[in-house]
Amino acid sequence: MANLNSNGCVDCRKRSDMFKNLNPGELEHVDMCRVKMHYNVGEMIFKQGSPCYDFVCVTSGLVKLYVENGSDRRLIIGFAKPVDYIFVPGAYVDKRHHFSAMACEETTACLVEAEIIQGLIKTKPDFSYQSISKISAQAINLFEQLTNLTQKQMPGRMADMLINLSTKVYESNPFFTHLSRQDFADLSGMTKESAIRVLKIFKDDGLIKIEGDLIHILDMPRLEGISRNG
Amino acid sequence: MANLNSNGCVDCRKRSDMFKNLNPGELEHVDMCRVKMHYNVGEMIFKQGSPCYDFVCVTSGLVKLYVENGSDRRLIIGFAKPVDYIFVPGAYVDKRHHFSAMACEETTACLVEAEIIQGLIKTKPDFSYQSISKISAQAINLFEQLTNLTQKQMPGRMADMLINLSTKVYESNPFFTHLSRQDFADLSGMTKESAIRVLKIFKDDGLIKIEGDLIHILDMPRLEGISRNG
DNA sequence: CTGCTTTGTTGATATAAATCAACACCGGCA
DNA sequence: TGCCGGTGTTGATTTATATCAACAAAGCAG
Repeated sequence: MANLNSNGCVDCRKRSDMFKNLNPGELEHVDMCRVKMHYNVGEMIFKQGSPCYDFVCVTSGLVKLYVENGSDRRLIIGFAKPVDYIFVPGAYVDKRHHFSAMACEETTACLVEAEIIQGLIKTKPDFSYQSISKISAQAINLFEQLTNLTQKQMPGRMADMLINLSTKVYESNPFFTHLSRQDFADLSGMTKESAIRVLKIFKDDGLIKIEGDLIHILDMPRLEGISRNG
Repeated sequence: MANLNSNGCVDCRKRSDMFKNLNPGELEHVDMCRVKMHYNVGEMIFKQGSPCYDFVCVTSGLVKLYVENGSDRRLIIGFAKPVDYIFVPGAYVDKRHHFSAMACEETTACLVEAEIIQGLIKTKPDFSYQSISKISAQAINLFEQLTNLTQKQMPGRMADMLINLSTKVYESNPFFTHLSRQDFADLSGMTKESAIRVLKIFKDDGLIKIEGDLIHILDMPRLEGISRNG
């Protein structure tokens, strides 16, 4: 991994699109305030409610982003994968994290001081326009999640979740995943038991096939139908 | 109303904070591409799925923002009131609206060509930083709505909704509202019948008092407790 | 290897919430 | 005036989903 960015941000082959219009001087500035981190599976990158000092750019692995209630329930609102820069809205509001980030696979990430990024937004119009575009796309995703989770029942929510995993997160079918049944439940707003039951129905109906960590979507059109019709 | 901005944006007393750091020349540019509109109760300002050409700044009245499924259910994701500039994330992604906006009271609004606003974002770092701050606050609201709607049951959702109406939307207690029971239901993710039942329980328990369009919150601490504990 | 913890699975039961149905109330309108 | 469509209200019933309980399977530590 080290050789991929041995010369820092300037030559980093895993650089996020976000930084493509910065000049070498600006990149070096980012580079100087950058810390490279490694996280094991299950390790927390930041926790909801904690102060935010750094912005996180995922360079390898997979990170789940989730909100938690006071109670024991969680809701996964998205994933960050290489090369995603995790947008932290709290940085612009109250300097607190409003969701938690945890590594679901072995993950490496670069941390950059929030001040640096915010400085770029204030001075580089191009950079800030790109930021707004990214945030906008995330907001649209949140709208979709809201309708999905509140206006569909379990099979619809699960179908939608599986389609998203295959097309957006892992971008393959079949796909390998280390997500637990609890994660599946936290993604589709139900209990672990219910998630297992719905998956079983899908398996029995020939919609999907599960072989350990490998999930095949066998009948995408029908799964899309279930997602649409709730 | 007309006298409030007879000289256009430059002297408009209802001007959004967003525009406070623009110089007169820039304001005049905005002014030239501005259309003043009036909407009656129930009239749609824009509809989910339609192309977006203009940005909307509400100068009087109240606007509800909601997402709709293919089915007949809606979910109100927020309100815009004077002087709110409605952020349209689709403008930065696919030039489509991803939620609908409808007047819940007699409403006036200024429409400004999206290009003009996007031009400002590209040229005025200050303006774009403010935009990002606003969008961030909205995103945080969406997170709260997500946990609220998916991890609480009906009394908790309704309590949260009432507190929000009183503290954020109408900013008074008691507050007058022209929202229907269906709107209450669409705000708290339940059916109209369920909304009525929960409100009745709250009334019987002495938490609130409803006199026509006037709603009193009588026991805020207890309502907050219900909101927290689901 | 053995015990132990975590994760996955299944069935029985309880309960939250939607649906269905009926009707009261009100405002506009013929 | 009386009809009529929308809104509000209530009760009975059904259904979706959580909860509870028991156990199997898999990883891990001693």
